[in-house]
Amino acid sequence: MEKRAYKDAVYGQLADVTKALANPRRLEIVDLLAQGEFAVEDIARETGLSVANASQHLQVLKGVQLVSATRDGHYLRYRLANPDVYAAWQLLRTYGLTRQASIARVVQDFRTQRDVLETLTIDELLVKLDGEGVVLLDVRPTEEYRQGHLPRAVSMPLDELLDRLGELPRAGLIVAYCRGPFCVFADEAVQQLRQRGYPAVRLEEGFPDWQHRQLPVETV
Amino acid sequence: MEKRAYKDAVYGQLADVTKALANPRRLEIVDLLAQGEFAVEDIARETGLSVANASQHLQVLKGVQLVSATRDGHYLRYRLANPDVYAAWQLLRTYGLTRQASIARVVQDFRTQRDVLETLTIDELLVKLDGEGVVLLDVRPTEEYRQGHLPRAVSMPLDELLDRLGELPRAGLIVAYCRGPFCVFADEAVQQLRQRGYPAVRLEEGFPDWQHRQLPVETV
DNA sequence: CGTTTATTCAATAACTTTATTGAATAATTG
DNA sequence: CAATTATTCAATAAAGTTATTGAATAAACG
Repeated sequence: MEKRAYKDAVYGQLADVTKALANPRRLEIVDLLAQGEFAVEDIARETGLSVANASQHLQVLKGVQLVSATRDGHYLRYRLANPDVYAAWQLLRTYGLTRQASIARVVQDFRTQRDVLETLTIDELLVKLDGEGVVLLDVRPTEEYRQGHLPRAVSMPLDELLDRLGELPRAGLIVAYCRGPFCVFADEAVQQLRQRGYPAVRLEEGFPDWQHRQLPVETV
Repeated sequence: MEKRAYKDAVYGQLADVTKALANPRRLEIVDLLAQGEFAVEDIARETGLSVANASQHLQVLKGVQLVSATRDGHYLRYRLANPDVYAAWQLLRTYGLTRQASIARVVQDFRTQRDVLETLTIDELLVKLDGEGVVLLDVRPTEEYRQGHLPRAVSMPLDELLDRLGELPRAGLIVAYCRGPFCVFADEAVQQLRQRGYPAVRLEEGFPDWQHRQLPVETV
């Protein structure tokens, strides 16, 4: 094989993998699949895509082994093919937030509108968890909490929050977390809690970041 | 800002960064720029692109801050914008080689044709360097050796190799390295040396991987 | 200060990617 | 085994990407 043909083959195939990731919808799907397993119709609903379109995107990701699927009754459950895929997404995400001012600004603006001024990183949370008076709030959908959550976290999906305020302390600190830095569940939870005088902040990262760091995980 | 618009903005901008990388030529350029700084015409020559086309690709990479450039006399010297860019390329490369059987096969076939059967990783090289009788051969162009190379490595660009065989030992081990796993300089050097009875193997990784691991680097 | 020269721009045609339909498929379950 | 149902396929139009040309630009240097 000639040198040029060799390089074309190698860089071409690597570009194929990269191309599978180079689409806003597919990045959103990867970010979602970091939470666990989802059927095509769940993915379609969560991302606002049609089922056929979501399926098409999943085929592209599957074609380069970024996701895999197994059948479960009537459903095909899709998941990230391996932890490297999450590492790649995390690297891209960090790159965007630290090196692309425009992305950091969009996130900042969104949170400022909701008075989410302060956030906690996982490292900062770990220090606070040593003390008392921290309540961890998992505001993702129940099914995602069920597939895995932070130790001692209380499951309180966003649509239940206002009905269950009684369970929350008015002193101390409430730390809400969700899927990751671009997930809005925690932002909205913090907004609603702070408006009602509860001491709430959001965790900057999400459950998959906790898991990826090999920190202890509870399943129901 | 509405939730959907927010997500579209965030994932869209991250996809823009990914799209800049999602092209065989631009990946090849990133792989090349990992060696150091290059003018547009050098990049065009090394990749077989026209100067205008290389410039266009560089604009795309520059547009998302993956590369940067400064003027040096008549030339604009391009380089990777920061070490994260190399980390991303390295992750993609490793993913391709370990998870995409087709890429590993292309590399394997190319090397088998050249009787490059055995390779050494950096970790394996570090062990061998403790002992005696290992000659390190940098077979990249002189200018890249000049910008940085492994300690005690001898510069012997491929086109000088056959004229300078006298400088090499017939016993012990010759370890040839170049730009990285997809660079063919070391494969060709090993082929030529072994055909003439010299005990040569190639280093699996390249100079940028050594550098990225914070191992000591010499500059002339 | 005009000439040289590396780089970029602009226009274009070929090709690829995308979302949208509505129909087809294939596995499950009663 | 037939009905159900989640998923995929196929066709299509719109939008985006790419390499090629040849001209334009802008910085450097004598």
